[in-house]
Amino acid sequence: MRFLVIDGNSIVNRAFYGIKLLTTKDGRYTNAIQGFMNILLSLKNEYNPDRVAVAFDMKAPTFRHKMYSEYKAGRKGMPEELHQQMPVLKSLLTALGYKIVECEGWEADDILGTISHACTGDDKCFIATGDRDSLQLISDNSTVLLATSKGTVVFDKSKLFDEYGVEPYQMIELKALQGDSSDNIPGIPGVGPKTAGDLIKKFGTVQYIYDNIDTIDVKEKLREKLIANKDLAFLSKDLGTIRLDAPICLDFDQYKIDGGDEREALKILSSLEMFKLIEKIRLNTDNFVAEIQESDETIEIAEIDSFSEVEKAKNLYFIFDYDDGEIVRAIINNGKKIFVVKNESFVFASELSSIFLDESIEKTVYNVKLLYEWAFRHGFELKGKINDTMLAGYLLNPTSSDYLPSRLALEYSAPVPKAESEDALIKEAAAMPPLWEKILYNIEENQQAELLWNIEIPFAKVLASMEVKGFLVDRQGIIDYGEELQQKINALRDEIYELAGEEFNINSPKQLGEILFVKLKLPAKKKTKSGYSTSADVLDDLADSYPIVASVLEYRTLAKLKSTYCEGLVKEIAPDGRIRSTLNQTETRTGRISSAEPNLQNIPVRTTVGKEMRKFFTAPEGSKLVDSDYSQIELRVLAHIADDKAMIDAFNNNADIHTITAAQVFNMPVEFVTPAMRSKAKAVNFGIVYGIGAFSLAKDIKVTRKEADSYIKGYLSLYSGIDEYMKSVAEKAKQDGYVSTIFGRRRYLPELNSTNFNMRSFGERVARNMPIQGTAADIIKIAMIKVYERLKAEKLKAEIIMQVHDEIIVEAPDNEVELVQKIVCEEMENACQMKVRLVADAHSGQNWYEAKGE
DNA sequence: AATCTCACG
DNA sequence: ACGTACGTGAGATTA
Repeated sequence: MRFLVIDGNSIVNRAFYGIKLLTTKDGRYTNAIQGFMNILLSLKNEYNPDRVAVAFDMKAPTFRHKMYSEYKAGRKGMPEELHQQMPVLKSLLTALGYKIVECEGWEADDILGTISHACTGDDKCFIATGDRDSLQLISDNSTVLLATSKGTVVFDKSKLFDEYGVEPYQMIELKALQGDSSDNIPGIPGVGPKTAGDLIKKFGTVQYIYDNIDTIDVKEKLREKLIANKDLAFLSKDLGTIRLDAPICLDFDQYKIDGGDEREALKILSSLEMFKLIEKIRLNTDNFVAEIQESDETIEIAEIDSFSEVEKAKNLYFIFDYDDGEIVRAIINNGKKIFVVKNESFVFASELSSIFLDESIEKTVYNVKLLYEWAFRHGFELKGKINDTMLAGYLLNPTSSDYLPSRLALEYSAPVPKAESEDALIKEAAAMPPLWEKILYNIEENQQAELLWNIEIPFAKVLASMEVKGFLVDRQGIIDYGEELQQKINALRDEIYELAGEEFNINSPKQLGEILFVKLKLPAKKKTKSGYSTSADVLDDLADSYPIVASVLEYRTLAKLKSTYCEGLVKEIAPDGRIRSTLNQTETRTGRISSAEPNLQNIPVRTTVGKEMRKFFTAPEGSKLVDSDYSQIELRVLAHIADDKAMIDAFNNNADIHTITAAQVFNMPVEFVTPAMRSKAKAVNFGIVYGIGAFSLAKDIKVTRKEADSYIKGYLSLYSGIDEYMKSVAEKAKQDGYVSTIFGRRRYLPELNSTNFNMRSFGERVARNMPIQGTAADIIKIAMIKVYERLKAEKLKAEIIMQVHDEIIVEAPDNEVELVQKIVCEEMENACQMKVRLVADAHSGQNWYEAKGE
């Protein structure tokens, strides 16, 4: 028999401190659980035990251990972030079929000792711990697997002798003399590892030493110390001794790893968002099959050659297997049977499209954007009611990490029939019908049906058209600009080496910090985990006084332009000269879209050098770019949501909001507002949207905290509706558990119930910000859908090609430019009716730089 | 793979 | 007394 005994407290501590604080998207900590499970699985793999026990301390002291407990009470308690993970870890372990051993009044150590002591004969015991205390438990049957910063060290008798020169039981004797500060074991004052080691190697035990205290051969001084502290030595020995008689179950069959409760384990793991771990466990365990199986029914699977063999139904559910945008396989579930069709026949596309043209069939898919793209490329329409489990899942909870039908089925307890197949996509297809029923119920319950069918699903089509079209760029222009930048970078590099007096890697924050703050002794302001911070806001303050810092900042700017933008973008250009970014619709927690591979939503614009980049984003000959952006959409949304009269009036009178704010906060007529005052007011306006604090505002606009505080106070007394909103929104969110936009998009905020101050504060800021950012995101989506439909209805060739949160970019033939500008502004301004009017400004040009206007 | 820095709204 | 603004994606370095 092979018995793995884990010191739960010790290993979980190692895991917690060894891994940075991870949380789920809704803010529950998971790092200790993650680390613990990884350690457990790798131990299992390596030692292949057939029995496993995980031992934990139980706090309440018994009489027997009173002394010990008093000493241990000196230890620091667990931090809250770890503490909250403990019950989850324990239920996960239980669900996975591992036995947890706890015993009131006994330390985990004692449980390890008792089990290892009970391993006799052919039994092998492996003790996993991070604590060297347990080395005393080593025997012919027991090995200690010691977790250290350098990895696991295997301690058997001979390894122990090599390291300490003593037998396992003598580890206690050592401790009796030298003590152990981490365990609050006193030992004999003035006796350390060296002396203790010598004494024990020579005399064997503490008992022997004191039995012969007058005659043993030691220095007189030491003899005196020993005599004076005899009681301490025996007390220490007692404290350091791990008990072998804890009253725990010693029927080893009880520790066999059983099946546990697979469904419960899956539930816990997926709620912890540990999807990799689910895979890993499936690989590592024979009796654990990560299969969703809540229904006893089995669904039949048929591989067919033609769509004509699909048994039609009112509702069809589709999973598509894409390869580079082309559908290579279609999996269709009609609720009773699953049909699999490979794309091997020339009629595949037309047969599939005819299903989507049939208005009488309701189609449910996963990720409709990809299907729209496929339809665009093949020139087909999608008609009839379309549902998307991914988009619906995102609306129900936008903080999830994925929206696969199988995972959603778990989250919403949909009874999924068993599909006799190893194919992951077939399993996804099997989950869809029961899942959709649950989703539909929840969407209606949450009043999100309009959001789903009138916004997200039509919007997916707009995104698909944008992705297919792409953004034309001037490849050669970018390459030439890159070379120009490189020249300047080289010159700056040499200059920096000169000023530093040596060559180093300027791109390495570590080396740069070393040069600036150690070698050149510049005043360091901020530190990061691993050294000095060299971020721009630190360097900015030093740039005026130190030329090297100014050069570093410029170097950084240019290096970023060159690597991220020149090199990064050139890699992404398709043969037709266009860049096709992926526009993610389910990525952000607020409802915005995100752009990736490449990200076209962060092309430089704020600096003169950076802006140059936009000259390479172009319209083809005979066309122009039309760029229209909302003016102050977030503040307008805020004015509406908070129903703040002063701000609503300001906007409806077409006032410059920052100037008005400055005039009122600084208490003077608009004409006397200086640019400096306006810019401070602007920072306050921004800060308000983000959930502001005086400290951060002060840092941002470089005024004292007190001053910043008075700006905020003045602001909130001026805009009392906003003050009211900011105060009430977090409170309401705490009651409801979520915040929402005016269109019903939600974000759940479990953080609001956190006992951790920082976490809770974060939740409150999010509660204040998400309805604003999210509503603005909803509005531009509506505007884009309307623009898209209108361009189509008016038979224009112009197409939307990009969106940057409050800005829409359209590529339009020259003769359509004027009309398109008008259409885009109109649709943006009329996207929805609020108490505040929306304003959009459009410009056009041959490239993005020109089209931005200004 | 994690960390730091920086580009955008 | 806390630790310090919301939402993203990407490149370079380091471990």
